[in-house]
Amino acid sequence: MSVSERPIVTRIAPSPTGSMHIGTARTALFNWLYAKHTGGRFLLRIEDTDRERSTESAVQVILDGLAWLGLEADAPAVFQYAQAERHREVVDELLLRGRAYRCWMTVEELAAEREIARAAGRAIRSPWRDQAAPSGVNLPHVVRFKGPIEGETLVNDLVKGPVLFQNRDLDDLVLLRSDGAPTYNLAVVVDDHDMGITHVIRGDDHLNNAARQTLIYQAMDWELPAFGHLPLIHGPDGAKLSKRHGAQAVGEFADMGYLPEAMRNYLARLGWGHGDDELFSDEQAIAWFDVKDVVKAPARLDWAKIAHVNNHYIRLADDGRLADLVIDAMAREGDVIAEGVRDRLIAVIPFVKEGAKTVLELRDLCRFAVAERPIVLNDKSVSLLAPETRERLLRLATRLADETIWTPPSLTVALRAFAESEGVGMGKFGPALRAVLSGGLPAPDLAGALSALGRDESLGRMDDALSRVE
RNA sequence: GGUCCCUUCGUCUAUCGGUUAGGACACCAGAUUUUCAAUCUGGGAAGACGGGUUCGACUCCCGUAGGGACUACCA
Repeated sequence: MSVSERPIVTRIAPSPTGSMHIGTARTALFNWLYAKHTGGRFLLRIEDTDRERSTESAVQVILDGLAWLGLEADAPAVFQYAQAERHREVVDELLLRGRAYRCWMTVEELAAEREIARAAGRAIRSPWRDQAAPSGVNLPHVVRFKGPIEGETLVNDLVKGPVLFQNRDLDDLVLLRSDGAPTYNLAVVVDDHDMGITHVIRGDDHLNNAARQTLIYQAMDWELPAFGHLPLIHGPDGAKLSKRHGAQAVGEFADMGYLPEAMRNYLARLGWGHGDDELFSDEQAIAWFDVKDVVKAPARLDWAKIAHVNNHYIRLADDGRLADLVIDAMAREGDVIAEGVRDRLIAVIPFVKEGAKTVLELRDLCRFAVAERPIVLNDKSVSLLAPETRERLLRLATRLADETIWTPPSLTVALRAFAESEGVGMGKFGPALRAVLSGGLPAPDLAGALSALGRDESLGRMDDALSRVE
């Protein structure tokens, strides 16, 4: 079966570096969406051929990141390092076919050649390309691919369109290092072929590699996968996304209180669009997504927009789930989570979630409700309690104690009725009521705050602040 | 330096030869008001530049400028 007839298989192939870049996350998302869209499979391969950098915990970071994003692979991860034998086999085959050669250039010779080549504006060449082995068989050497020096290579990119390369510009890349370890460009080709990948969808930074990799496929007489190179994600200032732009690892987004479904939606809109649709479900994204529609230009991360999208999903999220996330955030800061906090959170979250752009903000908006009696009033709150106002709040407390229904609408009515009976506007006691209820912390509108706190807690807080003799 | 990619409001995008160039976020103004928000109404805001092709270009071609990637015995 040819690639176009086989069921589609995509993959994400991150290298374990200790964190998972947000760009990797988006690449994973696009591969996942495309696989789902076509009813194909989405695979994961850990590119751990660099033994120096790869650690078990770095691998775990990737697994955790993907799991958090909800982009789990359809099969267990393939570890590239474990395929090293297979990679060497392919190199032997290439050697046999005369499509690779051993190169004994020293580091110094290579550096000199690099300089000459750069000055001449051409790719570096090895003198061993067409030379017999030197005497003394055990000299250290690498194995290079023997690329054609004439002709051209076409990469028919799914997002960029046809991209033509002159073979003379492509250097003879190293396949096997002098210690016998396979290199990236060889390993990807072999692994993608062995894993049956039909669509290689990855970052823009690999577009140039695609030409060289194409040559390897051809040398092995393997069928070429389709390539799709996604433009990179840049920081808000247009420069390559880096630490100074704030978060760049998916774990950081999680800690900052972004919801995974919000990240999927936002990331999908970064470099891809479907008409005027902005907020959509996974099902819709899967139904609509196609690599062909990916935008060619790099996109910038926009914190304000992520916040907006996140707020949308916070509004939609289940209150119990949000309460747990808030508790996690509090615990991370070392707060002791008292008995009953989860219940209080669930009571207050419906009243504050609309204003929260992140779980961290939601946590701050919940603080007033979680505070233990007697709550401490900040200076500004204290200054709101003039004697006359205290008298009025006392009368209000009595009035509220008689309320049989404790819901926002009924409380609103009660508050208005009280203002009327006092012959004043809400401004005469509203701020003060808020002060004794929240101590000065942000809180929802009064009826909401009273309702969220509940009758006993509300009346108790009023009593705490008003019965105090001064 | 060489090779390759990219270029519509501040940002993400729609448009796929004929539109008052649309939407979203952000921004500004107003309304509301019991803090902060939220909400409602209204508003400003774009085809990098220069040449072509065409009856007609944001849309096609060439060039310039700017941005980016690659140019490793990293991935």
